[in-house]
Amino acid sequence: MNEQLQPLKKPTRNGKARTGTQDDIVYAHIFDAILEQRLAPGTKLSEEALGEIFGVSRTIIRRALSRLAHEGVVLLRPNRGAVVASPSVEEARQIFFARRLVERAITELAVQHASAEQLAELRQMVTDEQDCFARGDRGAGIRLSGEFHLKLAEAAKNAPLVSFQRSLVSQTSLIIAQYESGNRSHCSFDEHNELIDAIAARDSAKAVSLMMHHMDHIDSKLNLDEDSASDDLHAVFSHLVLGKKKPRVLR
Amino acid sequence: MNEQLQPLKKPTRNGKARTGTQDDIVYAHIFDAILEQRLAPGTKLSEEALGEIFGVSRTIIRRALSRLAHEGVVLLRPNRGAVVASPSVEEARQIFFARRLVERAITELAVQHASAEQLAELRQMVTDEQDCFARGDRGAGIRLSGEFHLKLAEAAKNAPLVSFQRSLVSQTSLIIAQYESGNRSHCSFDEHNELIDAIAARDSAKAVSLMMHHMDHIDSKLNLDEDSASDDLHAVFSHLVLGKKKPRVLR
DNA sequence: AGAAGCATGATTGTGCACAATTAATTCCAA
DNA sequence: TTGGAATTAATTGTGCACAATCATGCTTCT
Repeated sequence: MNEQLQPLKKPTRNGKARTGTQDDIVYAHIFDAILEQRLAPGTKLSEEALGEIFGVSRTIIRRALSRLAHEGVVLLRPNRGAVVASPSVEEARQIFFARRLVERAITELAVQHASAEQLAELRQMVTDEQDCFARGDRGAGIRLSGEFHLKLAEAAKNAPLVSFQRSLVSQTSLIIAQYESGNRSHCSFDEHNELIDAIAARDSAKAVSLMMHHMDHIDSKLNLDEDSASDDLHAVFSHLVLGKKKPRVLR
Repeated sequence: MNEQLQPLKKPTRNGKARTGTQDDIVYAHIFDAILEQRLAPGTKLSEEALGEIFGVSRTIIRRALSRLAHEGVVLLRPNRGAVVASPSVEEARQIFFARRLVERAITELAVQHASAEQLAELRQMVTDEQDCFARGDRGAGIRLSGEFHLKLAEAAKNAPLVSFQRSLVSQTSLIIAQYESGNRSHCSFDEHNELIDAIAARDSAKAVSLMMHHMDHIDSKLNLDEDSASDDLHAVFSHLVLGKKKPRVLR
């Protein structure tokens, strides 16, 4: 026990330090751990254990988990604790539908409102992402790929959409972690770069088209087509005929 | 002190009782109070005072406020307490933009997925809303009008969109409460009824068209054109020249 | 008189202890 | 041996007390 050597180190995240309250630090740590797949879907998140790890009381942990639950990356079961969310195929479909909707709007807005500085930041993020995949840090790559889309949302200058996009991107990362088929190259960097070019050229139609194709590529890499390797026991045992008992819906 | 006579009465909301945990009860009470304008924008929400009113400890109040802050109806200032949110004109514009986007998608999905039962519930809500306005309960009318749109989102069968819509509807109600111009009839019931008809007829184009016109009507009733009676002190005192001191940004 | 600094009061942030609920184990009976 | 029920252990839910922070009003100095 007492595993923390330094009282609390905030995630540096490429130098961009975060706000200092304890809640946010714990939140960011767990958030990153989930998105980088250091915490697998379904993992139980014990309040006491997390409290010892981070050196804070359960109060802080509880608030962080509450925030994560609001964003959909953590499932908070009353009286039964928190687990890392494991979206079902149907949930994944709904998330992707919402995401196409939001990404289309964000792209159009970004074409109108993105500043030169923001475009430069976006380009930097693409190279960072590229570096991560190049040196084999797949988890950080997935996370940075998501942060690219979040940064784009900020360039759209619409606070509610940014908030929604944050939730959608987080859950998308979870889905990618859970359902990716064998082949790698999750977000092709070229697609991100082309997208920035179109936005910088203020070519709305082209930018939206690129974004939609980008979305197509993302979920074409997943095998959501029916019941892939899901945690749904019905899918796993669907070839069996168990008997007279009416199948019970789990989860 | 000790104002609560019964330990905790959950908001009945037309018989549809809610889940029983204390958090949700307090949350729902404050939520309704804000949406019904019993709590004006800018009102300070003291944790201790609310705790005494509801007969629970600050822990519960704090969690409820945290949820409300996530939805954007409460502003949580670190070390300075919570206040009822008072959206600026710019924030209102962003919310309305996002809402048009979501309502369009929801309408299309509802045309595809709404069940007969759900349509019946929607019709019931319209009559309830009508009754509220008829008997002069304007606050409850605004709230029910919002719940109609939320119910429609549920008929669309897309969980992320429902969650986002909940946040948008709440904030829209706040905006209506804050920026409505003199004339009444906030959501014309006929528009809601026509919308249900189009959805029941599975006429997607007509339903979307009606919904967009409905959105137009809602914010045409507001005077967001420039800095109406906002709480922005800069707007209020913008005609004054105070002196040599550089104006400081408030809020 | 005006402004800066200090002190005080009030309010929020955090940790801890106890209560309540749930899951697992064990024991008993058929 | 198996099914069920009661006990037990572990984990979460809640309230409370103390610490930290911020706002306000007062004093004091220029």
